[in-house]
Amino acid sequence: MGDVNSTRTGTGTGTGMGMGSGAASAPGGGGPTGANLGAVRSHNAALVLGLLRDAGADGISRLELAERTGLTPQAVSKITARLREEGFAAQAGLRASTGGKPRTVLRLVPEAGHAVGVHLDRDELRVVLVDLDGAVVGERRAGLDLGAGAESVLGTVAGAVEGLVGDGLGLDDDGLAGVGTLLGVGVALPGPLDHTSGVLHRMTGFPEWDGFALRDVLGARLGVPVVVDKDTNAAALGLSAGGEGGSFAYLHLGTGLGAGLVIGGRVHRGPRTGAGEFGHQVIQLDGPPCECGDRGCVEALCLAAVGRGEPAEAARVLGVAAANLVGLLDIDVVLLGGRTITGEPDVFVRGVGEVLDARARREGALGAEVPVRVAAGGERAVAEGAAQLLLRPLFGRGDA
Amino acid sequence: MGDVNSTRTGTGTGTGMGMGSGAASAPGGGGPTGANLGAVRSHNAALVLGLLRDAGADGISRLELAERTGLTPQAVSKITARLREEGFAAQAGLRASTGGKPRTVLRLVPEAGHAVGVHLDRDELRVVLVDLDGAVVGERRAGLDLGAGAESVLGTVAGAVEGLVGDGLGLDDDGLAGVGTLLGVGVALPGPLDHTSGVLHRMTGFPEWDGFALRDVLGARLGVPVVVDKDTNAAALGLSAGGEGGSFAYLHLGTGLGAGLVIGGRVHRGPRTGAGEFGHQVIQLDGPPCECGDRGCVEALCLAAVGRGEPAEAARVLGVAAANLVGLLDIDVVLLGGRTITGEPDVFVRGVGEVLDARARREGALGAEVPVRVAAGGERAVAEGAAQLLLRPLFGRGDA
DNA sequence: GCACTTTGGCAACAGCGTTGCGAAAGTGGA
DNA sequence: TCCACTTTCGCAACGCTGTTGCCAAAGTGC
Repeated sequence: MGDVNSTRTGTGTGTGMGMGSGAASAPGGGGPTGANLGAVRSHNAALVLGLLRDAGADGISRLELAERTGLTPQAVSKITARLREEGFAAQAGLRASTGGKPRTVLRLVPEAGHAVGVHLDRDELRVVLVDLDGAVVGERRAGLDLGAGAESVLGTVAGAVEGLVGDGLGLDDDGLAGVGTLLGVGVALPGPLDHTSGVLHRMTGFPEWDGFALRDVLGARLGVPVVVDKDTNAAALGLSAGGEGGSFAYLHLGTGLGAGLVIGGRVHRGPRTGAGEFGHQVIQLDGPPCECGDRGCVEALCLAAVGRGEPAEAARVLGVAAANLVGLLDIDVVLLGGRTITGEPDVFVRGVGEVLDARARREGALGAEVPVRVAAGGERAVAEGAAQLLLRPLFGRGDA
Repeated sequence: MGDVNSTRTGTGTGTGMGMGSGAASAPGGGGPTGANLGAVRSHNAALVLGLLRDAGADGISRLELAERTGLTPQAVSKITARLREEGFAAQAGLRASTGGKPRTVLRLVPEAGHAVGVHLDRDELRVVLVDLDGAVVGERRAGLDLGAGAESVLGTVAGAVEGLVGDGLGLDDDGLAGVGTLLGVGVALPGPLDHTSGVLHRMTGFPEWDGFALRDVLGARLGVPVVVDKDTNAAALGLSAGGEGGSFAYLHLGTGLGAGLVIGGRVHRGPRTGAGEFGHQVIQLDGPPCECGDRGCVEALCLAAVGRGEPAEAARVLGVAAANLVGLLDIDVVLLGGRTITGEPDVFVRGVGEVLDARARREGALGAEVPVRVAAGGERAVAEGAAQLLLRPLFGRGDA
């Protein structure tokens, strides 16, 4: 259990090839890979599972699944039969008849799988346990000093994770590896890292973490799969899973200014997880120096305005940078988050919105209005998004 | 002939579903679709065909294809047998033996398919005929006045296309529709449009084209599939097909300033083909007014510097905007093109490069150097890229 | 000349979604 | 109350996919 895509053949097939995913683990290293029957099976199963999740407590009927996937009803019946057998789906009542046999409604069984999300911030640790639906079923918080050294930090993290999972799901002799429904642990933290290898790079102020193979070290210690990503990416992923569709940018204004980009439902990280460096976008040529060494960066301008007690000006500056991004990527929504935003949400939403509206008016009919909202989820958003790093692959949106 | 993915079943299957493509034509409208065996077949066939193309004249052996795709050698044998039967692939000699039977080398048969690329510029028309390899086998040019009305412009385009195809491949009684190996016509033109529907929007200076359904009208007139895209996107697509891998930005500096973005080998257009609006990125808060109505846009600053006879300053300004883009998207290369660039290529390559290098130095080890080059292809690049709009789907990179 | 290695095709196979058909479970009119 | 009709959905047979087992072909090297 615990693996939706488990093949029963046992021989050869089911090599877990991504279909057109591009960045999946490829035999030849790099390029897109071939599709075999095992891949078809898991692709379709994941698709159905994703639709079941999106349907939520209301559930969805087999025929609706067939319409949405383009598969025949019979294929959906087979797939859902397997999912029910494996415990991931269950019947949930009947629809009203429309003149014939009423449709049976299927729903996801959230307890069939769990994931842990870890938000590793500079001074705080937050760990959540979520079910397949993404609902938080347990949480732990602890103070943390990222500068206290790897052993100390990893100990705190491992302790919190094991404690949380033990309370929520129960630990057997094998530790976390023995918890059947636990898919793994997602870790989100600030600053430069490589999400494909899970290796950290020189975090500002914490040089001792440079080159630390967080994914592998923590994975070995816990005995379950570990995935690592930037905090802004995790937040964006959480928003995406939380119903925010299409393409959007999550702008985080706290002690710094960063962005998480979701393009076509997938988090865009770039080949080196470097994408989303929004804060050091230059919007004032030869402007005031920024601590990064450049001049006229949004982050410097924006935070300076905040420091001067001029949030409206900060919002305007942020809006200009957001408008640049909207034009460059043609995204649908801008979501704002972070402590500075939550301090005065209305000022920032209005200020950024005004700049974007002015841009849309200049564009005319084509330039659709790009709404600005405060990101949902609050303080727990990053940890929940980190858990989605494990859940997402189950639901058909492989690498995002 | 002419359709690699033709199914022989004739019933039901082969609905042309994309696998995980996300933006493919979906039954339920929108979401990703289910995969059936026909989809597997065309996916793998396209993959193999793409590798054959990439191998060029050197060719590639079955076992190498198997390694690169992750498929078994036997599957590759079956697939290549079909491709050979259909005329898309052929044997091309033997490798040196490594102690056993020497590998037989396969190569693409470029003449098995052709596509037309049309570059519709404000004052000029350029039409190219290319083979499966992307090699230009015919070209026509003509003066053009976009303001002369749809009938006149379409007549000129249709005439040039039919003449070119007639010369190159021969026309029978059915016109273009009867030319077996012709896949279709790709049209690239400046300014706002919707590439999914092929409808134009208010082009600056040519209001009469607003809302014109270019794809459908020209498609009906020519009797072959027509695809429409922005000129910068086509140029980027051409560069991508021309060997430029990974993620890059093509910056075009001519009468205006625009960009084509390739992310992970796919052209990023955004949901409304609005992505790549690079020129009206604001890099000087409250700077000099731009004709778009905003202030401090790169385009205005850059072109003003060019007008003042200060190309180095123009290059620096362009570099700052390029650095913003590099940081936001974490791309690998910046390619420059357009008449203003080709006038003084060295100045711009150096000027932009200096800004990007300075950025990389600030980033430290992680911030990989982002090289700057003049885009290959020259004046014909956009037309060739337009033809790739038809060729690309054959080779496994579906919607890009 | 013979043993060995490597390539790649033929045939049998397992597993995928699809099709044909029928049972189950409702509605609604006679 | 009965019966015709509609709609859902599972069973069985089917066609197609890539996979596996096996063997002929075509080289190398002792």
